[in-house]
Amino acid sequence: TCCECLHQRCSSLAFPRTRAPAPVPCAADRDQLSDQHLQDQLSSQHLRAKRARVESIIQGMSLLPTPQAFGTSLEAAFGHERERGGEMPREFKRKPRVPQQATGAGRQVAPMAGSPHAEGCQQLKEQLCFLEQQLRRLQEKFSQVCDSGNTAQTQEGAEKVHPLPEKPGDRPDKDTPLWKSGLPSAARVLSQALKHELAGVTSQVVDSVLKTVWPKAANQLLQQHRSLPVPGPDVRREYFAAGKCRKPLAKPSPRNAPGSLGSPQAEALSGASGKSLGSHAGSFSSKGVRKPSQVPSMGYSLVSAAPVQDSQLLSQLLGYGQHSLWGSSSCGSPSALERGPLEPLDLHWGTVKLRSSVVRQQQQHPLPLSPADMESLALLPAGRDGCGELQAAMDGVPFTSTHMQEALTPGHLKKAKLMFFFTRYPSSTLLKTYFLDVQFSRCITSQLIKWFSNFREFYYIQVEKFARQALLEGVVDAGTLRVSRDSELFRALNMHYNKGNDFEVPGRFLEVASLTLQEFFSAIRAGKDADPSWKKPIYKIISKLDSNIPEGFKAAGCSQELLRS
DNA sequence: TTACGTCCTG
DNA sequence: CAGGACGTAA
Repeated sequence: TCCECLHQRCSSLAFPRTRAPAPVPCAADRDQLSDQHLQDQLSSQHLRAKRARVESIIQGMSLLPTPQAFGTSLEAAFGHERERGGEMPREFKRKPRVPQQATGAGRQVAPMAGSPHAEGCQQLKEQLCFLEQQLRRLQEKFSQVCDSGNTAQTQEGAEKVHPLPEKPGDRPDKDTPLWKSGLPSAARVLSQALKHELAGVTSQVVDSVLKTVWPKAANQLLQQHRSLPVPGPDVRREYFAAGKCRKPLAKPSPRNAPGSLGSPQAEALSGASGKSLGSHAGSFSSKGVRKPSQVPSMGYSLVSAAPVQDSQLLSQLLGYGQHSLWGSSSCGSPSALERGPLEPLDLHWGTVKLRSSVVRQQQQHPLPLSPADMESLALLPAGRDGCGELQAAMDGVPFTSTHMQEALTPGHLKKAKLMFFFTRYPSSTLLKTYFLDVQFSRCITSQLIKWFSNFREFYYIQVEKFARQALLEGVVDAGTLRVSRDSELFRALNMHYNKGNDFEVPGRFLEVASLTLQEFFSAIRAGKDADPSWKKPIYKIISKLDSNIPEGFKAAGCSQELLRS
């Protein structure tokens, strides 16, 4: 469960072949590295087994890439591997990868914007795209292997009773000996070729990255990383030049510009505290309960470039992922329910970032986003912090988009509005903890505060309006004034803060609104509105009714996801 | 001063 | 929703 352990596991598994002893570590990193080495030793056996499975999974995937055949090929791959006794060919063990990889500082090579040569960048970009695809497949497979691995772990004690990890029913190919016997030899040939291909591409890309970026940026970044979490001026310039510095609420622009890589700040943060902001498991993939007539006004995609085939492959994996993620209210893919017990840990780091694209592809199960859902999000393990390498790679490609924002986006606005259902008077510190993907500045802070001020203004105006209306309608008992989900006041408020109705307004908000309405009603009836500051006492009351905001709102990417729903 | 909030306006 | 004026508390 500890991040370090996960880190080790991830880094080892993510690059089963390309990983090698860190070459010529700088003095500062030596301790770290030896630690890692030690841990590697300790878990080498387990890792080897997993590594072997990853290998074979890749083979199986390449052999039978269609989703239908995927499951069987996976099983076949496992079976195959067992037949081979887990002995892995060594000839693909590659030499030094990016040195920082082992230190968890792999992100430092991410800002390829540091390369001044556009041509090289373009080339690099393409290569990275390809590598990214490979990585994604690896991630998918890894989360699966992780799953089975953990299952195996938890059953270690019971393994004497069940010596065979696989359940009999899970092997559709069990009764097809012909096919099965024919596979290994063919598979071996194919696997050799595929491994060679993959390894070659990987190393090629790594080499390019190193060649292009390393000499200039890497050294510099390395120093900065050790001294100050402040990006150098040139890096900063590139960073901004990549189009990340746009006017708040300006016309939304695709935020996946090739240059918009992991922000230096995020790097520093994740590097220093081990807390990756970019990998929280929050995914607001809900399509909501929007009425058919309502059409999303801003359909621009953040992940539209996601390859279809990946999504197809992923859909199988994500089926139960969704189910687990969204708890009772979810409706993951039907086949998912029989997948058996699943440890939540296994799902997320690899799939979360891709889930949105899959959900977009599928979009057959609208998921109303209720507060309970948000709470269930909160129960998810925090970001897959440790997986520095993959995360860095993922952050470096156009498909992923979880970076620090230096401007508030429409997505943030929407999120803020939903947060208003829980808190009317958020402090700046609270806001900072709930907009983790925002780089707070004085300007940003005051803008957020201004937003909530505007929200309050609208809220109080509406309530006052309805209070006066109730008074005119002859309501006598303030206690009878209640805001229900079908009252006009609620409709007005919901329209304002929850346009599209894709969030289930918490009941607590109804109580607060009811109380506000009653207070206004009583005050007006008592003629207090003659006093210029008659609302102040009411404000004071309401300001004490803030409730806790579900942790799910902290999830990175939630702002972006919200925008889409 | 700074930070935060309200009120008013467009 | 943003900008600005203004009040108030640290």
